[in-house]
Amino acid sequence: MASNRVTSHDVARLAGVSRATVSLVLNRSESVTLSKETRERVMQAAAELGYKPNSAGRMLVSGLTETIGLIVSDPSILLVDQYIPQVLYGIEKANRQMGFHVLVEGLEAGGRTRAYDNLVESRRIDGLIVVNPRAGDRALISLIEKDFPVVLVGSVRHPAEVSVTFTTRNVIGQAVDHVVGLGHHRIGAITFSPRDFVSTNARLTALSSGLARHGLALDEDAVGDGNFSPESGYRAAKALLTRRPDLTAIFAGNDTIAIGVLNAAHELGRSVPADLSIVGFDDLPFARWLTPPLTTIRTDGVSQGKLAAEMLFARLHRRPLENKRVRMEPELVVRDSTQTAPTG
Amino acid sequence: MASNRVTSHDVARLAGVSRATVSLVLNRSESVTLSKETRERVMQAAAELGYKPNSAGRMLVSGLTETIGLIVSDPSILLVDQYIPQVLYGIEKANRQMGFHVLVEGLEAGGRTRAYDNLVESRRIDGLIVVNPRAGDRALISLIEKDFPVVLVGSVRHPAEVSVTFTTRNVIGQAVDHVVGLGHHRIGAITFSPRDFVSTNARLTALSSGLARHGLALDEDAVGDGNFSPESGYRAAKALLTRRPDLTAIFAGNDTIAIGVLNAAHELGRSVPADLSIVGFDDLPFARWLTPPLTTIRTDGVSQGKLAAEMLFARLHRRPLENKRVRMEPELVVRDSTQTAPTG
DNA sequence: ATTCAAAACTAACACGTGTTAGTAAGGGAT
DNA sequence: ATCCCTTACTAACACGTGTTAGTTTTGAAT
Repeated sequence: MASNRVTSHDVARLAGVSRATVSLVLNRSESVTLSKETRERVMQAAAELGYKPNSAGRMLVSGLTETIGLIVSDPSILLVDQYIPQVLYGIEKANRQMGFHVLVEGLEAGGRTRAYDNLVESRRIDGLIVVNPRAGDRALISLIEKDFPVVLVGSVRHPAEVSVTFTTRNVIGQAVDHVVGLGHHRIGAITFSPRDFVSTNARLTALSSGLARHGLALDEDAVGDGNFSPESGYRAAKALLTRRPDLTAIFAGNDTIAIGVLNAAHELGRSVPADLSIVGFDDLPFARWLTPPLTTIRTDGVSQGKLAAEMLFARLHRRPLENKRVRMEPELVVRDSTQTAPTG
Repeated sequence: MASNRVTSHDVARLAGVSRATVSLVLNRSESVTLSKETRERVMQAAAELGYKPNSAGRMLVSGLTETIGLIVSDPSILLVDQYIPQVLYGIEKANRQMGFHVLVEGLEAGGRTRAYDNLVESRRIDGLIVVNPRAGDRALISLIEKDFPVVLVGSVRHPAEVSVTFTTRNVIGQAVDHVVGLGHHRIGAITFSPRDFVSTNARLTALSSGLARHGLALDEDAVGDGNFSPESGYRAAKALLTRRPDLTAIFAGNDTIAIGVLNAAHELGRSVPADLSIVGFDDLPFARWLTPPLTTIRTDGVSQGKLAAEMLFARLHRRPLENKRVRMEPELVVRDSTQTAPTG
């Protein structure tokens, strides 16, 4: 274990050159001219010894870690919702292709904000991606204002933020057109998170203004609050459908919540989609396999993660960003959970 | 960004002591005696400047990184199955509590095995957790044989491995008793992965011997091969139920596959559980919300991850392991997807 | 033979930390 | 006065790397 630690010194000795030469050869430095045969002798020696530069030594002198931090707010969401893993995959893959490493850290709700300092101040990472940032996160905002390379998957609505989000106005408008076109006019919603989440807020606003275009309103008592898990969606939907039995369609905050809504409807003896139409959000892998297959709005978490990573690389290489706030356009996917409104 | 880099030298100057003293105070070294007031003066200076030791410097001299590597085989499974995120959460949380960091790396199937070397040889990590290791992974086995601190979430069936897995014989036996007790005797299975996965192999073997206890056999043509996604389960189940329409119960390799089986049954006009009983595996969060709620076998991914992390810490601290191969006992959860076998 | 320029390489520093060997001061005992 | 032991601290090394300023060698031109 501690046995095979080969240093550039060993390579130098085997190749019969100085340690400096080894470093120059291996880092392909063009500013200094080296003979072809010396280059080859060094490469050969390095290969023979299986030399891998010690990252700590390298980090110390270069100041670069080739590592990014990935902070996940409320990591327990990982347990119930399948969206974040998609983002994670996109981020990890992009980093792998760039030869970068990913340091994952969970930021428990209400936990210490030292997570940022520990990573940033101790120079463990070159940049940071924050998934699901909370709008009120002071430590994060301070980092953004210091111009540390941060990219958000989500938004804190700060003028200087660099972020990847989804536009919702357009696609939710389309979804509303679709549902209203089926004859529904008493429409409710279940959120997937507290209202102070930027995306939940945006989805509700888009829903409201979409309905307004048809002369309809989103009544406050037609909105129930979910909290990430299927169970929370179930409870909120049961309360909502009891309070407002006249509703014929429900927009779920996301697909995970939609599972709960589906169950609540069944339990109240309302069949989907005959008695109640449901629209999800995200188009997670299971959405098309629900009974009935879910009409939903497809966001592409993998691309979102990949894009966030690429934007971070651009910042790290001091390449200018054409757009500091990229907004992806989701797509309405109509399946069987939405159908003509029941008559009467 | 490069502005606020405070070194121990700065702290020393402000406190009016040498850099060595700063290091001794901050690392609570007991071997050297320091006056109470010097200690306080240094602590105060460090706090005032917001000093955070540079991790690279520390790593270089101590040889320790306070970081573990987390390698996920076939990371694309993250996209379709919700089990790995549970494990990930458990691992990350345990590390956070120990003040450790987690470096996540995906190991694409058939990809270069350099992933291990890059992390291990470059001394970026102190230890490694591998999730879903492939039995034939030479690079991994070589690491285990070198006695590098590795803990597996899964198994490669190597005598020297340290791993956390689940026993299946017992609980699958119970599940078989349950299903056979309901009058089923033509029983099939859909795997969740290729057969050379250790856990898939184990589950099939346990199923076979469970059936044998009741004088039943698991026919080879009663087994279909899934491949992680709901879709693969759907396709395999459709083929299986077409080939063997006499089957009245199916053991799905896991809950994700069970979703596909459920859909295949519906599409073939067989209602669940009246015409076909289904047993899942894992008890993922959505399992109880399927239609019908899924009878399944509860494994606890979070605990599995947590345990793996704790075993790795034990190795890193050279504490002896009471048990190198921990096997957790899953639990049968009976819901509505299993019911009395149809008559005739 | 001498000069000069390019080519090929290396000595030496810097990065920031943890730790060991060693120095200086204080004070009590002989 | 000398010795010695404890207390309080620091000088100096080591970790392994990237890079710059500088040195030696080569080879051709004068």
